[in-house]
Amino acid sequence: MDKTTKAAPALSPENTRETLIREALRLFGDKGFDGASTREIADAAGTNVASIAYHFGGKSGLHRACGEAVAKMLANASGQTAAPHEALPISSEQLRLRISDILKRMAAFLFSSPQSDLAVPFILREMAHPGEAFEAIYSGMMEPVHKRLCVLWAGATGGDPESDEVKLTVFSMIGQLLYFRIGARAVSRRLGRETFSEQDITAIRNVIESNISARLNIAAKGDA
Amino acid sequence: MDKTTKAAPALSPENTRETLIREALRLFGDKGFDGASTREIADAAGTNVASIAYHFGGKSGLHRACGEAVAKMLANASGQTAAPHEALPISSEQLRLRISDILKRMAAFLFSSPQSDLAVPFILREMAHPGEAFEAIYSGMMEPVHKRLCVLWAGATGGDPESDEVKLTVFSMIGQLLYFRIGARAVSRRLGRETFSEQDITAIRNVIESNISARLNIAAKGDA
DNA sequence: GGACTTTAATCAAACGATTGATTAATATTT
DNA sequence: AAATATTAATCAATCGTTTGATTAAAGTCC
Repeated sequence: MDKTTKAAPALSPENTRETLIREALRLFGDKGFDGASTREIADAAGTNVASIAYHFGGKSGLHRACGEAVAKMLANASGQTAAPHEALPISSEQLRLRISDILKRMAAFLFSSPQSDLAVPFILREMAHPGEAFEAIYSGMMEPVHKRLCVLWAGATGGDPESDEVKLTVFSMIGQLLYFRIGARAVSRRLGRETFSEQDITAIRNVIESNISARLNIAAKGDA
Repeated sequence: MDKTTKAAPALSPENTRETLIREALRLFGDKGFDGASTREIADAAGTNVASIAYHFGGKSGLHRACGEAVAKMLANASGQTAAPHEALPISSEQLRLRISDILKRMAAFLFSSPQSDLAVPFILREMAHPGEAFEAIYSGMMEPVHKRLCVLWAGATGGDPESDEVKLTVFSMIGQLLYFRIGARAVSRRLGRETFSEQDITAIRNVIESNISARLNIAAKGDA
């Protein structure tokens, strides 16, 4: 509370940019664009208000930079999962494993990555007001991952990867995972905890895994 | 843009309150608490800024009233689904129908009710900052519905209604439904549409229905 | 290599605009 | 007339932005 002196002991000149982005990401995600003031951000970053205008042209420029930073985080997180031109595994069992693997990595990012604590609240705010940031996040991350899952899912069930049914089914699988993050407060409270424990996260993964398996059995049974 | 005269032609005196709440709900949901100014809200409601202080004591009082209004909307929507002391149906098939019925009603509210256009964005903003509004929404609506679904689910699968596994599984079913609303922009865009059509909503319901059926088959098979 | 200039970066201070809140006066209803 | 409701006008505070000064490092010239 009572910081009479500078927060940061000594800031390397080049680090002012990233420190501003990091703190802005946190405060934008926490309070929204209007709720976070430039002075508050600058204080948190241990610098002067004018630095925002100097480095980013203004508050909106800083917000844009935050969007790009988030897009980069997600690209890194999803880049690990996306082998560019992989050959489709033949067996349904292999396809199922690939699908589970992708969702497992998403869960790892969502629940165990410190980056996601900055990225997720920010993205949620952006979803309400789709602007440049949402655009970058959607076309750079969401759509590619979803498309890839559709191919795998259709391969396992025999449907058309670009059919509405496959698209929606894949969304329902991603959606339940994302909801555990979005609605984490409601979920953890219902479980009687303050936050998720490691066991909780494992339990969540198992539930989703079971849902996927159950659905793939039905889908494969119905189609093949 | 250029309203030289009053926006509303003539406002019935008693309606100032509800009009303020309705417009505040819309603007709070759209821009957040800080983003929506009292003057903007008052203009949208066709009244004076001071009316907010007069009727609600201030901006935060208006926000509180919005939370209560949302809680009331949700209570109405869920009240239809909650027969107070229903006897548990015996057969698993009946239980499954009850579960599907509840989720179907939730979907109807989320996608077809004009109220949800006001309520959902507002709630989403509240989820980020759990305050009084979140408290009322959670304990008044979310928890009772979830608890009831847990009883039904456990009845159909033979598990413990208050076990973590059942709780999380029910959350996963609710979550996929909610995500279709929360992430509607991403979903509809992936489908190549501006907004959901009636057919889309039906398709979403079918997907969730299939997920539930698939999971209940597995769960019943594994437990019974 | 020493003296001067340029550039990048940060700062305190101040700008006009807008914020939520308040006031006193007016209008409306009972 | 009294109570309720709405208004225009004003308040201090805070907003994002801009300014001019200051510092230190990099570049330039003789």
